[in-house]
Amino acid sequence: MTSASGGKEARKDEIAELARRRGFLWLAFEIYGGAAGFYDYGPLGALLKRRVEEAWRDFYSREGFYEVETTNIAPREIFEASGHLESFIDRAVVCKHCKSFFRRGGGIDVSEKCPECGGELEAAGEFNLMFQTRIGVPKGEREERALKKSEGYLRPETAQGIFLNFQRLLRFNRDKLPFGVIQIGKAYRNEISPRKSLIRLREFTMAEAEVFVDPKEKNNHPRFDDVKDRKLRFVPGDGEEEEKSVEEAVRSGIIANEYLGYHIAKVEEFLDGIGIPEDRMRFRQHEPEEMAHYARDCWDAEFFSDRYGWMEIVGVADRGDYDLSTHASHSNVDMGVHVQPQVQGEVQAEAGKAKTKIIPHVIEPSYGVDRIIYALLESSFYKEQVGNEKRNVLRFKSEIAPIKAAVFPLLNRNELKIKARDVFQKLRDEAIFVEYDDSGSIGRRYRRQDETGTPYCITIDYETLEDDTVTIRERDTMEQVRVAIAEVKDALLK
RNA sequence: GCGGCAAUAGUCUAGCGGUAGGACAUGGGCUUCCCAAGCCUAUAACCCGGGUUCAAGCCCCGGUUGCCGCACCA
Repeated sequence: MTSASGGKEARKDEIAELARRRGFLWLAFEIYGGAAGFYDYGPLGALLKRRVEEAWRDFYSREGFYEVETTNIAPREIFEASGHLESFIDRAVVCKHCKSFFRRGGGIDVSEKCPECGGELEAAGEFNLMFQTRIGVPKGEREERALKKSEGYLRPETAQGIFLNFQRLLRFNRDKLPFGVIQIGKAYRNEISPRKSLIRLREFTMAEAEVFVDPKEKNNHPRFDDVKDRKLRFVPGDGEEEEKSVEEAVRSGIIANEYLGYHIAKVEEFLDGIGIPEDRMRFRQHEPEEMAHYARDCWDAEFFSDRYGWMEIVGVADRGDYDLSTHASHSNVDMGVHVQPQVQGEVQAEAGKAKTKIIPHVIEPSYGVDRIIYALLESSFYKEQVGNEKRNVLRFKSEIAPIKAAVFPLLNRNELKIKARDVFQKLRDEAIFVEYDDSGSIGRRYRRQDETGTPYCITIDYETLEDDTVTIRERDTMEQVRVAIAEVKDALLK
């Protein structure tokens, strides 16, 4: 009865079409012709995204990490310090004649001739990928300095806001390491050619955790034992894909330290928890030249898309002390932390023992929320044959489904409708997100909910009027159980 | 950014230089005791801007968006 979806082409079109039609995802500015790289979330998309973000918050709250919310716009000097002004830039040249592309910095400049055909070169797409804006009205407009001082940029990652507040956050954590801080928010990158629906956006949502740790303690994560035996698929920068336990990966040096290993394992746990299939997930290490300017090591959690192949949905980077050190030197603020000397993880608390001062290292899991939404849509979508009819179904986990349940009167008759409305309102009052529908046949209503991923449908029939029981129909199996109205809530949340 | 292809109701699509048609979906009604059934009915479209022409959804030019390839993805 149940079969996997059709061919790849059919599948991708149907997902985009379903997402549009059912109100998950719409091209932004559509009535004015749209703009590449910008999408709006419709009602169901916004709900789905909210559920994922809430699951993420809960997940990292359990790690003891507090959430902050920092600004989207920052003055120029922040990005001078962070290195984004200098490094977050695309420098390519193209030959006017033969259209060959060359990366600049690889020894090729516009003043030279094309190595392929000797034609004239021109700069192509040479600009910083950050959106520039102006903060306030520059005084003395003519003065270059005033103009430069008023330059601002939209953040290309949420992380900087956390680094800028490091001293405050350290104090908040009573001067102790390690600690983690999380943030969910928009980031902006003026991509040259955004494509692939939610995969490359110009405005997107990131969920990032910055974990600050004493560099000497990176191989001493207090809860490493919780994750050490988990087997993950790793693709090391210089090797073949292999399945290994997290502990093996760290001990054999594939993963540089326990902190990185622990957070890679946590990423897998989160993605698995929201329903990304394990067999479509792997962890791939960046090649040295692929690494961002701030990273000393980086592992991507990749999702296998039928449409696009392997694609990054989360990056876990070891940023070392890059960010705190660079902000320390640019701002002249001390980012050092006094730590007790430790022996094998035990604090030596003897009085008088001199503390040492270190710059913490940062381990950063950085989630692309929109890409995760895409991965969920694609991996949850199934086309099935039921009797002579087809059905589209989004098999979201119940916890992240936009709508929890729908309530139907079996027939379009007053006495059933009244009762169904009662049950519907009762569930709403219990803060469960439910829908009511009495249009068309019962089968049609089931199909509608299947396509929006609603895990449960509650149907009121004549038996309900006699004994206050209803049927609950489960989305994936299409099977029904009869449950007393008083127990519906628990049944939905089980 | 470059090149190729494409763009018609919510969705999928038909269309000849001369009245824009269908299917599904959606709203209303009938029917229906559990999976897109049936009947009646209603709403609803030529991406944007120029040009050619008596007349353009159709031909030409430019733009936008999408798909594919190249490049890019710190």
